[in-house]
Amino acid sequence: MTAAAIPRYRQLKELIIRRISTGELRPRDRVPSENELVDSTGVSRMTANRALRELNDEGYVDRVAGVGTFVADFKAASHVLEVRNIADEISLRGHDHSANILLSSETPADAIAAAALHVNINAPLLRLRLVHMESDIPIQLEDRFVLPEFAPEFLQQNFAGITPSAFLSSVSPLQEAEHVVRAAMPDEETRNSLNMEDNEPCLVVTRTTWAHGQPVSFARLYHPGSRFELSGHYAPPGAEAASRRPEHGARQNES
Amino acid sequence: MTAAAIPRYRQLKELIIRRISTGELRPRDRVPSENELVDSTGVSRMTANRALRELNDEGYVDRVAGVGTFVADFKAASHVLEVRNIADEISLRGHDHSANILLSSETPADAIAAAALHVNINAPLLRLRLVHMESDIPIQLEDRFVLPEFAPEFLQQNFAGITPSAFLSSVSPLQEAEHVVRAAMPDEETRNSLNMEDNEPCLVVTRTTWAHGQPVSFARLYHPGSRFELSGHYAPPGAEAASRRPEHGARQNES
DNA sequence: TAGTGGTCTAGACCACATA
DNA sequence: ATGTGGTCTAGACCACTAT
Repeated sequence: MTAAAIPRYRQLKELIIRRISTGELRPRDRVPSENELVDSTGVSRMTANRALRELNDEGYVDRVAGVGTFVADFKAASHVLEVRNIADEISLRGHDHSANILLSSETPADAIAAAALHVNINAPLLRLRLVHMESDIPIQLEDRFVLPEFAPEFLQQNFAGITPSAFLSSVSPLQEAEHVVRAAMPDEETRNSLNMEDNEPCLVVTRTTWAHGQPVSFARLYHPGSRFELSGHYAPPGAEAASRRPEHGARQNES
Repeated sequence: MTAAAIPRYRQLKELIIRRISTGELRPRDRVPSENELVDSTGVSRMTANRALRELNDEGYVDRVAGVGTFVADFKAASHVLEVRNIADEISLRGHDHSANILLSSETPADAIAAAALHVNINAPLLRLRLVHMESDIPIQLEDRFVLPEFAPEFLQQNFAGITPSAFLSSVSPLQEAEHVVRAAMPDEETRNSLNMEDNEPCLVVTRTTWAHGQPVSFARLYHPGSRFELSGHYAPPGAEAASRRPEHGARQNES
């Protein structure tokens, strides 16, 4: 009521986001309608509408006129986070994903990981190195560091069934991501792991993901230059119509 | 009035966007206030508010409570378009930009450019090759094709003062962009033009830009792997607060 | 003091889906 | 027929900024 506090539409949004992230509302579940929110929380319909409309704009829910509002499913959610799951990308292309774990241990932070995760050098981190295969062809070497406090059970997961990124998302919604893309020659170990030609460069993505306003994971992702590319598409929010191009061949989306 | 038509808040948005793109409203100019829109167009204040609020969310304008609404300046506008101008990036880093033109001519479309621009192979295109220098160090080789109908006077520009991308934006606002990023070894000409080491890979960005719902320009951008990287940051629309990291060293932003 | 954006209300009409 | 989202109105109170 008093305008000094957090606006009511914002409180509504956070309430619903909380219900989603705790799992109380699952993908494709129905979210309370505007009228139900009016009745249950006492706000006016315009306020309920704004909350749900913004959640829709932000990708958390899908609204269908005449039907209802529903929690966005996993694909849409990963779009919101802009952290694509390589297993999903591969299956979108109709191929099989598998993973070879190279290393799984607690290791001291190196200088770069320490800086990215805001911890001291040599602070203990959970480290996982694995190769993602697309129909048995290696496509990504993932070298990941995770803050132990964030996901103590990280290394105990069976990463044949879930990617590290997907597991971390399940622990807590990842709120922010920063990535850097560059081209570099691989060292010999990386080249061998990815079954690359001599003189073939890597597309290297380093990504830091945030949860609870803190960096919780840092990953270096190495991809064979001849078998991998990133693509992104931008259209201004207003212009929905124009050009809908189909997804292309063997590439990983990014945006 | 009749709800079958385009919503009034949307008409208002398009009206203001048109005033901006025609130059009638320039960056930092004051945009009509909510009350002025109420008086001049007859909508209610909530409707005017929604139009201006969405324009703010989309980056077209900046709103300051108690002060007014203003056209976003160039930096924000280029963010909206997600087509960064390398000259601006370089000057943001406090360095000087210059350009060496390698080629400027009308040439027949090759297979890739033809596909990207939706024209036949060998259709006449305006082609420009130039090297962008950051403080006299080559940082990008731009190989660009432009649809003659879109900008017949393209090759007559003086690209010492304006980048090709900026010039094209000035011809007509670019509405959409698609880019693909990959790592590849340069051919010898490219390596020499960019003053690269032997065995140094390129970060290659291919970008197609749309205007009027049509692809109008296609560019291949080659960057030395050792001196260039792309970075992107994502935060969900709601979470403004959390982590504002400073801009890093010698890199080109992308998002 | 007057103007601005930020929010909120309690109604209203509409097109559309579902039952 | 009912419920849904989509939009719109004509007021209102607030905090803030500028004069």
